[in-house]
Amino acid sequence: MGLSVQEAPVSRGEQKQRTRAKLLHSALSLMAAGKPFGALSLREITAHAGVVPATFYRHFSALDELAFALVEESGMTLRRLLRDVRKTGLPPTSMLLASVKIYRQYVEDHRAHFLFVCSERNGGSPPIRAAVKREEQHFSAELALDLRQMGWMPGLSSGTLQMACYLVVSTMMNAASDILDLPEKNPQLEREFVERFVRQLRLIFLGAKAWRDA
Amino acid sequence: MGLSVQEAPVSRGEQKQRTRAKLLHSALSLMAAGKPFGALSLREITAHAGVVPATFYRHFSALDELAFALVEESGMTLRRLLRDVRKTGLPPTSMLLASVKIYRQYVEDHRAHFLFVCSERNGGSPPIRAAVKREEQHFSAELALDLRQMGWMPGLSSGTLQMACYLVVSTMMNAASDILDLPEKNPQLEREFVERFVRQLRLIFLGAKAWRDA
DNA sequence: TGTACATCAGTGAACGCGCGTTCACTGATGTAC
DNA sequence: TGTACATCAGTGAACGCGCGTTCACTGATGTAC
Repeated sequence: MGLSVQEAPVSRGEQKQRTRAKLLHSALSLMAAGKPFGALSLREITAHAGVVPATFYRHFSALDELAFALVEESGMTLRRLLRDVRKTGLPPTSMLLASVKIYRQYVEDHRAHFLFVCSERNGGSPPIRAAVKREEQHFSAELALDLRQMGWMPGLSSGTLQMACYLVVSTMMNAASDILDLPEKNPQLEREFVERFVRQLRLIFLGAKAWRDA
Repeated sequence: MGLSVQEAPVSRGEQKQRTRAKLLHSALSLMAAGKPFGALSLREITAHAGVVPATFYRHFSALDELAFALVEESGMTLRRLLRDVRKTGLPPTSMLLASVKIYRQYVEDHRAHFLFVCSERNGGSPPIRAAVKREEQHFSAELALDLRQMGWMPGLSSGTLQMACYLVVSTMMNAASDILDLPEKNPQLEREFVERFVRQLRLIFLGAKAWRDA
């Protein structure tokens, strides 16, 4: 009829991908409500996605498989962060503060992914935890490569640089966790946490500058 | 009969405390087997403790209450660590390495408590996570006090000292988590992780030495 | 010391419920001719 | 373009199971006299 909206034609593949995305998104939503991933049930996730429980098996063989998919999604989010910071081409002097501001915005824009990573990296079941830590190592190594290419502290050995980057990444994760735990709409408290984060990174960078390899 | 062992008389209070301890210990054991706390069931815990499910309610009103008891136990373990390090009265020069060695031994001797703290501090349900973070803050503040009393870096403002201690504590927790995840009986890998931990702390201390408050 | 009663940690059975998983099915999308 | 058949994402009902919680109970420990 004239008033009916023209529906975009949807291929079977597209439709399947949409349902899969709904399942992933449902798990993240439920976690955002305070449930650890390990406490989510298949039925909860499918109900929230608006499909019948059996549908789950068209996409994943078990809950762990869904978790691995979320690890991958989250890893992509993290790598995009690096790329975004990289392409701003910041001058070294103001790099730290600006990076932290971008990072804070990123954490807020991708709350669900950061929440997932922060909570599973130590709190998940062993295989999930391992997958998250692997992603974290990649991120850390990529950061080290970036800093090296920017000519940052050329005197540091690559082993030391990697160690420092691992420390930076751990600090980033802790900061993300703290920021995510902040009560909403408390800019004062948020500023304090961000300020502490900046100071922690500054301390680390000062340490790196003073470092002398044996 | 002559062969029967003389049983120590056990008061009702003592017996109750023993059962309570068995419940706490069961939860830790099950976590050591790879289950996150959030995935444990009341029935699992009571079965492992060798009591009937209903007994649980003589000691805790819900699983969360048991978790809070574990947070307290773990907090006491952490504070005992500080006391032990403090009373060795180390000279500042060798303090760092020696402290790390004590710490590693501590983590190994109290695997279950560290596993619990590491996994719940970001991965638990919100109230449990909050309780663990509170314990961590206390620990961090106590560490700052200790360092101040030892006359360590008297030039740092107390705000900066607290910030640095928080960073140290986060790094300790991450190190504990990494050490706990190591495959058993791999001294080579373990040495590498401990070495990285020492270097991270050295970097932080170098940064603190170079720090100038604004 | 002995007796009668009170306390209460732990028992065992029962309940209704949500869980993960299975299965034959339906009906829209895709393909062959 | 039209027709007949194949594919397969999503359905809905069913299953047996372990879950948290309740309840009246038992029997050893504790207390009063």
